[in-house]
Amino acid sequence: MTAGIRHDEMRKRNRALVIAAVRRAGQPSRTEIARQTGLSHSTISAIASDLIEEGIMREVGQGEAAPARRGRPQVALGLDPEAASVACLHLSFNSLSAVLVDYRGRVIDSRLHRLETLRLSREALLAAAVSAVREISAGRGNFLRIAVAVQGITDAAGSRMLWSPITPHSDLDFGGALEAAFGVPVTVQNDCNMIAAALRWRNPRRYRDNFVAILLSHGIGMGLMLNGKLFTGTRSSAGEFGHMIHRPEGALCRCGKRGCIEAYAGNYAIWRRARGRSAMEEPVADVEPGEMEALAAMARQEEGPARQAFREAAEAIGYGIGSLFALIDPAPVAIVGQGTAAFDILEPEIRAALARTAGGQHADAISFETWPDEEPFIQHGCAMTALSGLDWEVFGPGMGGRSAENGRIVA
Amino acid sequence: MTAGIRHDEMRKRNRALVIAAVRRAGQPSRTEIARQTGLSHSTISAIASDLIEEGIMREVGQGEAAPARRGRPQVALGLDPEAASVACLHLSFNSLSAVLVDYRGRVIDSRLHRLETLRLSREALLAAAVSAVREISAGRGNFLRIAVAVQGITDAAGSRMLWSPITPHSDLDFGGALEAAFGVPVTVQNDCNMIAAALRWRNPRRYRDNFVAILLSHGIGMGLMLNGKLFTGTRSSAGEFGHMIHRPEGALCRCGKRGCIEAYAGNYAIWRRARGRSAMEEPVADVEPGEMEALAAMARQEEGPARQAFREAAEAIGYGIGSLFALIDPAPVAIVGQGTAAFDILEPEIRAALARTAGGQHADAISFETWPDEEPFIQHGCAMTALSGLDWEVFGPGMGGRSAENGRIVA
DNA sequence: CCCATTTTTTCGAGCCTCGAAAAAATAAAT
DNA sequence: ATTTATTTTTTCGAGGCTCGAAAAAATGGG
Repeated sequence: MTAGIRHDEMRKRNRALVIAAVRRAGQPSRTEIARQTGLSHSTISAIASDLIEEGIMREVGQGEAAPARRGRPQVALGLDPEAASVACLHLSFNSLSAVLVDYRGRVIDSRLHRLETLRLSREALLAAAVSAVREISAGRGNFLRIAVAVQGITDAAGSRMLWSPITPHSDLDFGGALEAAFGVPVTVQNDCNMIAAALRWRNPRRYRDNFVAILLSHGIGMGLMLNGKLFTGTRSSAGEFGHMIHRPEGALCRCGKRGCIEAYAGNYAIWRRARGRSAMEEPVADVEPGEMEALAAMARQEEGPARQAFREAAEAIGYGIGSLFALIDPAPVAIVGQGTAAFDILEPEIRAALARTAGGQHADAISFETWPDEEPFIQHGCAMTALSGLDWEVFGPGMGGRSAENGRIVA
Repeated sequence: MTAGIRHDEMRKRNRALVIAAVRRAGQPSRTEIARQTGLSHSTISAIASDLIEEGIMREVGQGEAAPARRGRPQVALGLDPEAASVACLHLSFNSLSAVLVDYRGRVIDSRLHRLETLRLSREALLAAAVSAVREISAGRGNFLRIAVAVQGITDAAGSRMLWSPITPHSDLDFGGALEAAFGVPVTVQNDCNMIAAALRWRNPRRYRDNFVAILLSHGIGMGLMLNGKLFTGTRSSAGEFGHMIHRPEGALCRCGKRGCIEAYAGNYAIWRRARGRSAMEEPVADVEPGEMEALAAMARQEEGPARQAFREAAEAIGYGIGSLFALIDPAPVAIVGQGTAAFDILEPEIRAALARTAGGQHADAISFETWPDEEPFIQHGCAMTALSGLDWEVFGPGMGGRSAENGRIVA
């Protein structure tokens, strides 16, 4: 049985709503916020004055380009950048990036660490994460939350990395380690989910309640937005599009199973096929982007194993999207990652395969949007997720009322 | 931007919550309701007295088995069965069932109509639905809502049947036709979603926020509960598990595409394979249950085409569940329908295939529950969905406040 | 017949949102 | 320079809602 709605919860939600509206709009007036949220002017006025008094928000002059209209000019509101900050980590193959973001969502500082993830011990990986956060946050006062994006499967609670291709170790408790070290809440999420979060943030018109973000890279990942919320499974992050079965008993996948989509469409799979290796050959750990470019060039030029490799990759993706649509039917598809560099070769075949599925009935009505670089999306999504969490948990309760002590800012 | 939460909405939700709690519990006391909903005793008392005054609820004596404890005895509350009623239709191959249900959720009357769905014109199908409702509701006062379950794809708005295997016509506006005829809200939904709704209602401990209900019958259907809500896609009901691709370019499916799971696991597919027909042969419209029983018996007895047919069916289902779990990872699986009669043959093969997928990592931890007859589930799910809709839309607003006129019962 | 116990109602306090009206702040008109 | 029109923001009172505490109700046990 769902729990009843209580009175204080209402304020909490509306406060978070106002904060989110301000972060999204940048420097909106109170009137603007009222229109965005559907709340009355009086309510906005009340909440805004609370937030200002608490030091979360402030008035920031006359707004960007005051259009010199008649009437009392709007006064622009902005989040106080120093109200808090959050640290974002992104762990992927041989790389760990750290970013510190202020309360408005602007990057304060960022660092990129190279490390040999495959060789590092379990403890060394956890330690690397801790020290990356320590370094980026050093001497910078109160950061109140950490968000970690990892290439791999996380648990549904958002605290552990259950499995990842970048390390032989499994079940790494990044959440626990970071929380112990810094005493702030930590979330650990799949990197593709962060891409989806970023898409929604950047273009809510197109990417709103239901859509998929597919990452084409060494492996194949997916972030799924359903009913306006990032989908995660019961036990794990799920969304393992790359490990849906394309051909039963088919090519060997990095995950150890056979016939996964990734075993045809991941960079390693394309490389393996184009180089004439056996589909049962153990996948290589990494393929240089330059190498993939070369294969794509070859495929563009003439019929041959390279072209065939891309064709089979596209077929796997197309059928996969078809199956996905049969199940889920989310309208727009965003495709991100290094693999999009060859999207000109892939797209016709993807569409052809899709058209052969029940899920792809209106294959030509489906539009793909592509971006080659996933990094900015992951970082952005991570930051926004962390800040939204802050809005709700820390700044939601406010200072009045019984839950005051939660909301106190240590500054 | 999400809309802000308003004040009247809070009451509306809590009212609906109380009504739902009463319908679920049967005859709870106010104290019981308070515990279930998490609301305070005072709130429950206030809401209950409103509901009683409005004639939606009533006190019904001392509860079922008053345990004769010390203290003031509880007074049991029950929904007034005559507060409203809803009509439920279920349209499937050659059959149309109609049920009238009272506000408590008890069946008042039910009828079963035989009709040749494949031959009926579009207008005749719509007319059949209208007259079935007219007949069952005749002289029975105010029924306030109609819920239709159909075997086939519906639109996301829940008003039209976009496609169905039971008729050559597409895009049938049952919602419009029934609404025009009776002037009450109508919802049209996929029958498998209704199965899922019923499972949640009957056993919320097991079937709560995330699970799948799979229907094995002439075709293969699925109902998906995600985050405690029935999943429907953006444009259609989605959930077409049977039309995920099992083998690209594989067997011919009823939907016209090739290689769908259904083209291996539907009754027609098993029959086709067992009888040694080509996998490209046009599917038959129906297979008698007796015939399927005979094939199952044959398969149990000896190696041969029948056993092979069931083996291939199980493989398709197993790989399909594997792909589904890779994406969605919902823990419990319920399997319903005539196809479960052969589940003893299917299960080992399903598990074996599932174990060969990444999604089925913990294949042996996954438990299946089966029921041969889907009808009661569909009916029950339909009724509960309709009643919940009523609770919210009609009885939610109450009589006080600005939205009073919506809530008036015509009785 | 009184006490212990449990359920239900009542009552006042404290929030919250809202609409209307007032106040504030400016551009345009005179 | 002053007035008027216009737009934004604040103020204020009304009306709701939930909650906790206390009171009232209803019964079994001693």
